[in-house]
Amino acid sequence: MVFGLAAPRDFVLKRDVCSYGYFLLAPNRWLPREGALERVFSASGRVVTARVTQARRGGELKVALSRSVSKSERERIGAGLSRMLRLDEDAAHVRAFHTLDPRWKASGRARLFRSPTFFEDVIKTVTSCNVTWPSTIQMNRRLCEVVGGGAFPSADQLARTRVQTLRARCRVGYRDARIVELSRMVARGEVDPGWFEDPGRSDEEVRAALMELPGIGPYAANNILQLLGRYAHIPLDTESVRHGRAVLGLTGSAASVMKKVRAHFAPFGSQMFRSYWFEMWAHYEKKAGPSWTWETERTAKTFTASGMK
DNA sequence: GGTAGACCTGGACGC
DNA sequence: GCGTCCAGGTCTACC
Repeated sequence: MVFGLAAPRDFVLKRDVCSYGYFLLAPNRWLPREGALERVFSASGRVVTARVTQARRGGELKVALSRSVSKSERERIGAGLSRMLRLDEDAAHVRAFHTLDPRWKASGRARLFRSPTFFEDVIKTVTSCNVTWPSTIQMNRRLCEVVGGGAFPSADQLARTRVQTLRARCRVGYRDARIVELSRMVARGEVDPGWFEDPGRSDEEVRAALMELPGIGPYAANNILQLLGRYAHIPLDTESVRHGRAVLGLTGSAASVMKKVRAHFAPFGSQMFRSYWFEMWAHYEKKAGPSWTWETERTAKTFTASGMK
């Protein structure tokens, strides 16, 4: 079963998929040789794999499903892929970023890969806190295998999962209770993804609400903001400190380097995160080659703050 | 408002 | 093969 998805005229699949680490996390799979993105979805209780390819820049995306699904399921998968690839960020939106930071005009870098749902972005962010990258890869792989049956688990599925199961089988450590509680809040409707996705709300309003969620601190809240398309905050972590020291030549304690990194990127205002991120990404690519050649297992061995020094 | 220490996992290292 | 150390944000208690 094959269907098409219209892409913005500047859209390049390999560049725009391989723009943020989540493209390496289950149930996503980037195939470097084929230049294709594979993603497992759940449809009517069964898994289905979507394979996305693009023949030329700006051309329609071809989505091949591993089995047939209903029209409504196909539309849901299409909407999920559109969110992941930020197809709503058109060429004019990209130009606005490049006007503020022309360094990325030549490469066209602007879109940042994300998940098909707000819920998955939140859980993925929790699995990236206080762990090295290989553990984040493992946690997402096991959440999909153990709870989601191959796909990323829904809020309902995770809400019904025992805390002990998450710890013992998914190896999420002390994040177990936080993940279950978060999932229950979404499953019960206490946390409404639509509220967070509403562009009418201010950054500060959304950030404050995120900080109320279990397992979400300043770093995670700022990261979820960028995943929501709000780029005026930087999730400062040990990577920021490494980048500040190694690339920007900043000195001092970790806390003072973080403050200096924030001040360094402040002139980019509403686009601060993207300027920061693509600068770091360029540094990774300098070390490890173009991101669309990366394979999950290789990044698991090299992508840590200490490993990228 | 700022800070110390606990929370888990997995990899690196020394023996 | 075993023990120890370390990296990595959030949360709570305390000053």
